[in-house]
Amino acid sequence: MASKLQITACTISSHDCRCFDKLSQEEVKLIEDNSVCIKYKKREIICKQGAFVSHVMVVKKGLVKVYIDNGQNSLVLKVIPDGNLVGLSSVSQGSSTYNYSAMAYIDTEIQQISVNVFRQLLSQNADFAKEVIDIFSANSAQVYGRFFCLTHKQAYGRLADILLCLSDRIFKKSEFDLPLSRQDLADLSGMSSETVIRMLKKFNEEELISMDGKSLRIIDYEKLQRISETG
Amino acid sequence: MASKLQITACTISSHDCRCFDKLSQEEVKLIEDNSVCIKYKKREIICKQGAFVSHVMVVKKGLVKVYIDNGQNSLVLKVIPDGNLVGLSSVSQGSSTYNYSAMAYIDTEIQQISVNVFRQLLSQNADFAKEVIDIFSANSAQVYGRFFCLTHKQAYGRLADILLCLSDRIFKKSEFDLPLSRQDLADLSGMSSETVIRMLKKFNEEELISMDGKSLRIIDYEKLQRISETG
DNA sequence: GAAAAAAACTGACCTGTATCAGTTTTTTTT
DNA sequence: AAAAAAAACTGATACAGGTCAGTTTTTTTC
Repeated sequence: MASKLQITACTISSHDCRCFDKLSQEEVKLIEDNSVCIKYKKREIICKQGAFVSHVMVVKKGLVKVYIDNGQNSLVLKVIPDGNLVGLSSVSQGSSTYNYSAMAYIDTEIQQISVNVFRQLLSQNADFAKEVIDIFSANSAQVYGRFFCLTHKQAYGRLADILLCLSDRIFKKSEFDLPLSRQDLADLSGMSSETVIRMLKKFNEEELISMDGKSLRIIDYEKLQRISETG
Repeated sequence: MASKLQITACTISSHDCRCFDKLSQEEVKLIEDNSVCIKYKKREIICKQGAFVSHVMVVKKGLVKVYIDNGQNSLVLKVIPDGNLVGLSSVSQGSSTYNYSAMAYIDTEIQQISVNVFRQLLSQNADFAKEVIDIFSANSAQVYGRFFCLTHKQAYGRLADILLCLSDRIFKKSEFDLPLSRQDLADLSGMSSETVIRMLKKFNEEELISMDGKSLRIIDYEKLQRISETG
């Protein structure tokens, strides 16, 4: 039997974007001819909630956050590492504007693919479309889990989730330099930056992590996981 | 210019499911030959989180909630009225088990379509696949908005959202009999049933709604909307 | 239609986390 | 390298909403 379902506030999908593998050489060429690559600096905005949709984007290099805000508060929906898509929901006929914004956490390269070309490929290549559906599906599952955590876990659990997520899925080691500010962590885990600071300090004191400015090391992986589970 | 984006905790997608319109007669027949219709009583479980996926389901009649839970808490992801799909995310090759449960709020008829047939249609009919992508996309937008509200609005705003949503999108009139218990409303708006009760009472006292047992009438639509907006 | 179970409601209490108003440290700019 | 701006941190305070422990009402069961 499979182990118990683990729900975490982690933002990173573990799904790889394989849709482009399903394209013919011609179709790959069509995309290449109708896309450009752009470099964004840290903190630059890649697309803006409410703006007209023009492109589906591939994160070629870097790290991007996708978020919604209402002018006062901001909610990070997901964090996109390189190799994955941003703005996929805009391929839908129904939506002519982005329903979220995207921002570069670090220096990032983005390939912009014309949304019309993308739509054309969906219409003509069912395997491609099916793979895109898989991406949507994996993405939903991811966001649902995150949704559950942010509404039902307590702050310590949410913060533990994010730290484990960064370690497991982004940096893939236990020691790393945080490219995120305390405010970024706060947005990710749905709390105030003051609370993040206090809780990180507590984790540090209790030697679950060791922290010095931007550098961070996970010491007690299992205890963090327990905190994540118990809320 | 379009008006300001309104984000509500409303759970009902306004997107109509049009994907079956894209099928040929043969394909429609294929579905009919490979599906059954089942009746569920109020409160019966339609599919269970963690169970193996076997079908994509269409709500032919009734009202269904889709939710995740971890044994202690439950989060309603969406409410599905008749004409819409449940379990769509299971068409993805990646997921062999449902990542959520579904339950009938009221007596409900469900058409079960074999997931293999559904997958086959996705592969052979790109227009169908494209329409399914539209559904995914509308669905994401819906859940994102709900996610934002449940994490950033205060309880009064969330409850106001749900009441307006029920009135606007489900019953389509200002007076109706609630098929949902206080606990159901609590799960929908992400709070405890005690808090729902207290807040409904307050709304009643301030004559925003009038309430008598299960029957409910929206009196001051605009004020509720203001409460929804200001949190 | 009486008994049992479930849902609705009430009041008292408590706690997790936001908010505010600072100070200190780090980063950026010039 | 000094000045300015931003980020990190700290402590005090407040309160929204959860929890608990009931009572009352409604619904279900036999």
